[in-house]
Amino acid sequence: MNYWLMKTEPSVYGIDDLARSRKKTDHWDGIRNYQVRNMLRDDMQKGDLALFYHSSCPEPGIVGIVEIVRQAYPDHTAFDPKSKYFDDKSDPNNPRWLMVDVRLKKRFKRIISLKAMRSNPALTGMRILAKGNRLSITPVSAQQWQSIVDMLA
DNA sequence: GCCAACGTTGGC
DNA sequence: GCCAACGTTGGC
Repeated sequence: MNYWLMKTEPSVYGIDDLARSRKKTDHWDGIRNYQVRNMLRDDMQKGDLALFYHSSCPEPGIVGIVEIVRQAYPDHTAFDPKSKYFDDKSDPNNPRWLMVDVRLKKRFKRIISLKAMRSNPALTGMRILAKGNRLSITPVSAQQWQSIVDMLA
């Protein structure tokens, strides 16, 4: 059982969208980075938990918790020429890109802002806080996870 | 809108 | 395989 942090732009797809979807479950498409794909494929398991992070918005930060409810499977948007995630080099017989399904578990009453995270010494070393980090999904240690949960209190 | 940082591409 | 050029990300 692993912990993760998953980034998304709320103007594209935010926690409100997930909350509105059927059974509060949706697929996480559009991953087009090999490092992230490999983590998804090799390390992410059904039952894992992830922090839901809003980026590129007025107040970046963690807004909730999701559970991985389906392991990695082909990202169909790569095969759709009308999708902005279309990739003509992804062969349906040997898909290049993968996605998982997530279910909303908890929606925080207030955001744990990026600012608050930076000012918490227990979170030093979190990948999301590292300079130049560009991965949309990053691993979170059990200790970091607990520190985040503690910040809710 | 700026810009630092990093990934990807493609010529050689 | 190197590396310059380009594209993207994301906080500010």
